[in-house]
Amino acid sequence: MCWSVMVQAINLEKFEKAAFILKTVAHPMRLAIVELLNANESLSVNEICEKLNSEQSLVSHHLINMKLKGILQSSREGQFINYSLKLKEINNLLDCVENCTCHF
Amino acid sequence: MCWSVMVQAINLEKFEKAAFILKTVAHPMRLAIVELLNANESLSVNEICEKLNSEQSLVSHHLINMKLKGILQSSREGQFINYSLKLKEINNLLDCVENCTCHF
DNA sequence: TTTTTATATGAAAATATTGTCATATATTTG
DNA sequence: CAAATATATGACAATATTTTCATATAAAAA
Repeated sequence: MCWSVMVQAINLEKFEKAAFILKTVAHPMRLAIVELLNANESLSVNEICEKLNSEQSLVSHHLINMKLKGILQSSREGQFINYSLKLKEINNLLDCVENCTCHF
Repeated sequence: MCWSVMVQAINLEKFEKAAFILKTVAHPMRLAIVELLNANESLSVNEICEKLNSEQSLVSHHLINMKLKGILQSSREGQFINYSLKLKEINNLLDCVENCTCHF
């Protein structure tokens, strides 16, 4: 390959982390959960289910997903497990998207 | 149903638009394209392919996808088709994510 | 007008995400 | 301890996204 004329290629790896976070959050129910936990400091799984009017199992899957990916954290309080935002910066992101959506 | 004690359910529809945009952008190659078009005003498909070191067909699919969803726009200039950012606000979004990723 | 270059398209395969269901585990209560 | 409540888990089906490949179209050049 002739390196002298090769265009400096952009490294996609650089964008993998960002895409990873965006993907984790790019889902209506997960966005709603983030907003709930932004407004509420911490909520139990059932409280979230009720507020979202959704099945326990599905909500649980989403919560655990976001926890694994570092966006949420949880702590047991007796019978209950309370989830809260770990990556608070995620909120700025939501504000940004809302700025975008208004153009549609 | 007893409305008096019902928890006010959050409407997931509210989050569908935001999720839609986030999903469109939540992919390493598409993020890279957005960054390229932020730095370059407009680029032809081949220029993008070279900079990303990726196949024409794949890049084209992604470009068209983002165009359909209102994030990019394109215009023909003879043989070439130049793509540019339509939804400029998408950049704020990238900045936000970068803020988030540094915690990982 | 044939060839070359640039881009798009569409089908199909590969892969990943989402939702559902049945069930497991842990805690509290009776 | 048995029953009830809260949550997690795992397999599977349903669905969506991503990639590849072959080919089509359009413009420019020979």
